[in-house]
Amino acid sequence: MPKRAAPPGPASAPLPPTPDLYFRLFTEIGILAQLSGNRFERALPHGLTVAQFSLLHHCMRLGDGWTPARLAAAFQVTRGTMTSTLQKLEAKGFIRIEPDTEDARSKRVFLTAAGRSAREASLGALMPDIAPLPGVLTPAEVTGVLPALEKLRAWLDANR
Amino acid sequence: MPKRAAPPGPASAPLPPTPDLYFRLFTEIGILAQLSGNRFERALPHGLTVAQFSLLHHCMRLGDGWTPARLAAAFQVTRGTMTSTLQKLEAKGFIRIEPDTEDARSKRVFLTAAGRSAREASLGALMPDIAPLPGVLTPAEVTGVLPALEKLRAWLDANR
DNA sequence: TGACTATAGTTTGATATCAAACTATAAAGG
DNA sequence: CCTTTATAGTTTGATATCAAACTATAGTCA
Repeated sequence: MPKRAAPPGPASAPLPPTPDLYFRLFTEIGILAQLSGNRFERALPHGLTVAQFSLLHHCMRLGDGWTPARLAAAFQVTRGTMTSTLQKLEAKGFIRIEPDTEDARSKRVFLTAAGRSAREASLGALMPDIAPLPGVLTPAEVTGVLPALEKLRAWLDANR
Repeated sequence: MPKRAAPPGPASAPLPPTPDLYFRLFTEIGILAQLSGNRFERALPHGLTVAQFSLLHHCMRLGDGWTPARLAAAFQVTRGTMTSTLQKLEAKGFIRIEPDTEDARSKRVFLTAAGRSAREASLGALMPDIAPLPGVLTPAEVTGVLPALEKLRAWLDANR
């Protein structure tokens, strides 16, 4: 019985193919999140984190005036985390937080002029990182991949 | 000119389609990493983190005896982070770290018997989370998506 | 052999995130 | 109404990660 190079595990169930496939998917996703987040954070101005930039970007694309709770749901973070992110952005003068006149429990988040230009500046700063990407992964490949990721995300969100 | 629902930005450059496509990709990846990591960490036994489990899993699949530096490169984390992960695993008795006889700067990481069974237990604990996934994203869809993600990861890794 | 230079690993300080406990307001039901 | 339950937001304590500074050993080349 030739041995060697076989992983040590005696009863190391070879692991049915499918689970391992999904492990690989999540491993890849985890590493990508780390690498990309890191890279973007190095490029972003004003010491913005990816979470902070994403919030500014979101408010520009979809309009502001959202409640913190709704923002937390949109970004899939806890409310505590959103509280912290909003506090940082408010301290930098990029958002304004007002009480909700209709529901005293709630608040409303608005971009300031400084916040809008910080987003513009961020987009510019990220361009050098984004520009080479179509040469790595074509837009067609991205659109080919996105629906699957979105489907998975939606399910993970709905079933947690 | 019917307006409305247009985001406030006056000079809000509509943003060429491609950058936004890549932003969406990374946003999706970031949220997926957060959601899945969180979910797995709740299921894992022995207070294992995803990083710790991944290391055990890696040593089983690809064999142990790797140096910390090579492990850090494989998982794309800093050496400091790997030092911390290894210390946690060693404290739990799941790995053993020996000096490298050939290079006094290096160490070698080996699984212990407890480490092997912790991995087995982890796989079992993760099954309930993995099992429903083929119903959400078929294995074919996963294999369809993986190469693109791997390509992107490899590029981000090589160009950082 | 001796002086750079590169690599392995650790430590330190900062920060983003989470879970859980807490306060305050709203909504629903008897 | 009053009580109960649900929701909005904050705070606290823990932890995983990063960047940067540091120590120690290897390799190179003059």
